[in-house]
Amino acid sequence: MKTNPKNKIIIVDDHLLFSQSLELLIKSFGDYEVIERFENGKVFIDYLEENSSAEIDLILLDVNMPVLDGLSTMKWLKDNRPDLKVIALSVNDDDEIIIKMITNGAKGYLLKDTSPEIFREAIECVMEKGFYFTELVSGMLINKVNSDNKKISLKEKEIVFIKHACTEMTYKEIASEMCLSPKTIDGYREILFDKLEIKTRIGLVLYAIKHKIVLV
Amino acid sequence: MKTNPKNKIIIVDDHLLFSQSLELLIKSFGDYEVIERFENGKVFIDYLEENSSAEIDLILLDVNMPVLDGLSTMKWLKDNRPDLKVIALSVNDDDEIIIKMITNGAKGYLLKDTSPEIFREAIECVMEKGFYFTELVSGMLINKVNSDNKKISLKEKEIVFIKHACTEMTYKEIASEMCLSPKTIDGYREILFDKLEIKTRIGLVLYAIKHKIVLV
DNA sequence: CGAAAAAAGGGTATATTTCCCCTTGTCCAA
DNA sequence: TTGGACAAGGGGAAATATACCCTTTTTTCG
Repeated sequence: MKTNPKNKIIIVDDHLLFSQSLELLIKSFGDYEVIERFENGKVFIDYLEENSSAEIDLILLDVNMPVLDGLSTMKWLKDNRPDLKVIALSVNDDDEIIIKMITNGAKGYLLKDTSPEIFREAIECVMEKGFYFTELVSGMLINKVNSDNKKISLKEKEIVFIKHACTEMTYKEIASEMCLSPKTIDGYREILFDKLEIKTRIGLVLYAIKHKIVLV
Repeated sequence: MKTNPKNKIIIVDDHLLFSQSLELLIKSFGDYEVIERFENGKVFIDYLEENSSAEIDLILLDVNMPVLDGLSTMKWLKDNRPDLKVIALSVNDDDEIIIKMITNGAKGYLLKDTSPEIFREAIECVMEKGFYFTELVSGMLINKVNSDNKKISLKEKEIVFIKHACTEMTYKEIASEMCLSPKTIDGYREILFDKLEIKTRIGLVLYAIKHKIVLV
């Protein structure tokens, strides 16, 4: 006995002002209702685990969140609830993250400066056709398949080393900090310089910051 | 003959989804109405210049915007329309920018992960008392007046040098790039190491990035 | 099991960075 | 007019970082 034919939407976003406001906007569309709102991926997943049979038509997932971010949440969904449809929302148009969200199953990726009209169109498109990609995203996908053959994978120890390299410690100090011989550190450095196509420790620091291995 | 006693609010934010949604939220409060929305500081200022007698009770100003950002807009308002009340909205809690917004006349500074209840409280507080500061902001103001005695001033050439130092160039290469003797570069470096209390070029790079002398 | 990769470490040589102390000339204010 | 601040440039030495070519041990996997 269905008394409510509206599509059920969940919002996951740490910006409470945005989250609550967006609910009003969605409500104003008429055909949708926001059944839950969560302020990070963790509480959302907790909810899903306790309500595995809840009827959910669409999830609006913010990318930048504390505790458990959009990407991690997306990965969890891919593994545990691939049936759920997700549109990722974000303020940034960083290539990497967009690609990752989509390869992890997001059905759409919208920037927050999207107009409400496009937003509605995207929601409807995902509900009907199963996906919605703007030109920005499509173009990005095409660019990537052409140039993303060589993906750089860093090992755990290399990442630890990089973090230390982004301080004023000398390699010798880093070695003793990591309980390794300076020569081993030397090896890490050489491998990384080669992998990342850089020539100096400065380059390493810039790489680390650009790829958010270290935060400033 | 005032037929509408509601407080008139203007929203300036490039995130259209947020902007339009927020309007609905504010409307739901009952006592307020959003009379205009703008997507950056420039179009907002254009509006003010053409409608100098418009009745405006409160402005909600986003900090991070393209074209003309929140801080620049705030500075313009300080010089041209100090009568207008502004609450700054932002996702980031970067000390510097908060201080600058407030010293340029913002009556409040709210993070976008504020709850709607606090948001409403802030609006009402600004309308009545003229200002609203969260603990975060108050604490920041206090910290600043205590620690901001020694402000570091960098000369133009030093800044140019720092930018070059944030690349994989050697000092020798930087010297020829800047048409100076390597020894002069050596001098800049030593002065900066001293001024910034750092010991290595890595420290210089980290400083530059943290203080946005170079962008990543 | 056995080969191949990966991890850890070594030797040596060169280049770069860091540090300390120095000279010269200019400009400006006491 | 003297003295101080400052910009530009420099010598030389020690510490660090980089490059290249090695060996040994451990892990991984067909």
